[in-house]
Amino acid sequence: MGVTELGKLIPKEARKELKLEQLSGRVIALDAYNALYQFLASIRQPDGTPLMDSRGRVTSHLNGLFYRTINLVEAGIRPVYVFDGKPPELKRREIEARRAAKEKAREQMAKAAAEGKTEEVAKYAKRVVYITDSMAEDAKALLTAMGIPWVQAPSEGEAQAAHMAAKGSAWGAGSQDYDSLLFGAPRLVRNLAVSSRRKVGEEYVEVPPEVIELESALRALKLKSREQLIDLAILLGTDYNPDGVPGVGPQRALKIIQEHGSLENALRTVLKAVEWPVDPLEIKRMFLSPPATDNYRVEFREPDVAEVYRILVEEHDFSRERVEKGLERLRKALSRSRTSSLDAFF
DNA sequence: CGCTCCGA
DNA sequence: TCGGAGCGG
Repeated sequence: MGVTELGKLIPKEARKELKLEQLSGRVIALDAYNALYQFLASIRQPDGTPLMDSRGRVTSHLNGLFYRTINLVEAGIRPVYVFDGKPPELKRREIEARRAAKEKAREQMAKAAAEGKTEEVAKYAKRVVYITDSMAEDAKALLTAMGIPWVQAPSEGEAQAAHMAAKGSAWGAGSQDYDSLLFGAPRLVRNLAVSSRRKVGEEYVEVPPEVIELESALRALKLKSREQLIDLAILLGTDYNPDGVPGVGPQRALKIIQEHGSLENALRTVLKAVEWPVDPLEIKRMFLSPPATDNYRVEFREPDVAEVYRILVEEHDFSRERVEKGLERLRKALSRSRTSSLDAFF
């Protein structure tokens, strides 16, 4: 979700498409929940059933996380996954709205199932995706066993990832959402996958990785600062005010910020009559200085092979042969990274 | 989503 | 060597 409208406003000139290998040697702070959601939504059977172990526990997220992480490391990328902590109070309305939307999807799914419409069931099933604590714990345990670092954010994962990128602990933040830019990441990496394909109508279109630099985005939008980008986003709608300002579309919002210079000025003039469900200046403060921690380490280790087998094969019924093959790729890729960059690993 | 297999 | 189909858990 995030700031979808902002994404539509960022033109192609501000985006640099590239090959995964061009990110070789970079530490990228990945929004773990964003990735897990994608896996849980897309790794499914045609009827919408996710992958599950023999005890009925969902494993789609582990499947996706395992193979994607290996691919990133093979490309020379050093991923550090950032997990969400406690959501900010400001997000409560959005979280409730999402829960309601899922509830509705669940009902539609049940209806489609009763009518025997398999494709419809699959469509709605993807909207009902949720990440339980145990799924997050599984993912963290797998990453630890793979030797890949992860960080527990105090609150929003994207804010923590942006903080790490701003400090230089990471080169950029990786997510599909644009919020990292608002939180101060100097670079946002999107579509971070080997063969990112997206269904457009009936066709599948290749979606290569892309980097959006904060400075490029500002230049393209003719804005002077991240603060102005935040102001723009608040007019368009964020997770903390999903509806934005009714009646103000992207072009008008951009014009308001360009001409009035700041949200504060606009609130005193053109937006004087607007009623806000939450204080927009509180939202601005959240983006400018969100909860984040410096208590983390970005350390890559040799994979603990036995532990990966325990989690994936013994605990969750993955095929031993496939996991073995994956671990071999991971091991090779890690040793290559070690010889090519003298510092980084270990 | 990503892997593997198989047919061209 | 490529790419679509089908499966993974």
